Amino acid sequence: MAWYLHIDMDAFYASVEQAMNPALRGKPVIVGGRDGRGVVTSASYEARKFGVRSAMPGFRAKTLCPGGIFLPNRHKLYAAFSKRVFAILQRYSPQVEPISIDEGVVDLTGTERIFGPPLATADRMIRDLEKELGLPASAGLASRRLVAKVAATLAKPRGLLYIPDGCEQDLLAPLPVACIPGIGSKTQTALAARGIRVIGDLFARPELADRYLNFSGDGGDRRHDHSIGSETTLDRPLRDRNTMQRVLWSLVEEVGSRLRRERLYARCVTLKFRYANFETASRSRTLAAPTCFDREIFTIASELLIRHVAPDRLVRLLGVSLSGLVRSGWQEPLFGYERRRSLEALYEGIDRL
DNA sequence: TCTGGGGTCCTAGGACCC
DNA sequence: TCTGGGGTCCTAGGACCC
Repeated sequence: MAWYLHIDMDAFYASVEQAMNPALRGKPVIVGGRDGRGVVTSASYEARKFGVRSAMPGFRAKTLCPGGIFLPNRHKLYAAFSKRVFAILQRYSPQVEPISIDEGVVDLTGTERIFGPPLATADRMIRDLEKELGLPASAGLASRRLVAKVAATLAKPRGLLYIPDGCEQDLLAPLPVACIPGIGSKTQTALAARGIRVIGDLFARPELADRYLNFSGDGGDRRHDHSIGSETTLDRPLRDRNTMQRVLWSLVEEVGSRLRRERLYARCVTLKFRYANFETASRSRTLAAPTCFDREIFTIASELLIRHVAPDRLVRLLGVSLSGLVRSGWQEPLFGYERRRSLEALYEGIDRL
């Protein structure tokens, strides 16, 4: 019998801020969206009462919740708390798979002999998180990962929901299809057009159920291609190429230093751009040999910009991302290697400054 | 007072090769 | 002389998630 526990932290960023500063507890805390442009990344449950949701534009949150306490993102702090969260989860199982900064799946299969029934173990984990970190969490327990994930969402906030084997269909059938991860608003609309609104409707259509309800459920091997990117919305939309090149250079420096920090080389450079009307496009180029040099990355990104961004249109966002990442980049004639090593060493030195 | 930034995955067409 | 099929890489776009 397999046991999967899906743990999902409640309003993670806002909860971390409240844990760090007791004066914020019980208050409507809103992380992100403060500077007018930008969106809410996390809202405490007190703020959600006013209708504030993540991904909502900051000005809208401000209208809904004028008394909200708006805080800037402190990503490093949240990452540090995330580490501590996963360290607690790992006490109870060696098999912990992080899904995101605030979400993970713990395989509790076979832990009964040490820790007792999985449901009790799950309860202890949630208590540990609350007691040691001051962070609320919710969890779903089931024999299949997808079911555990849906259960965790249903359990929010501060809840634990166990869905026993055999009860899945009855429990899930009345829920909207949007509860299934991977079904967003577009797919929801498309399915509704075919009369499919709840998960039960999907069960009745085997060909669709196969596609959307991945019930085989042991997780398998989701290997990710891995990419490194950075993008920025400009202070205001502009046409000026010199300014764009400067922004591009700072984006390249950012992704380049992350690339070298991870000791990687990139084979593909992608330029992303968004016009003032929000129309978004990307252009990419694959290199003959992988690189880790800002200069090379910039040259390509810059050429893509000159060639593909319409000179007469206002641009509101620029982004650079690197993909096709590999461990070593020196597929070059031997004579190039020594020089390359010394340049890399120089770059790493500069990154440390 | 228009809509952030970090990603992953999937699809589909064309090039190119055998 | 219009003529198969499969595989892989590249490119672009879009849906989705946190």
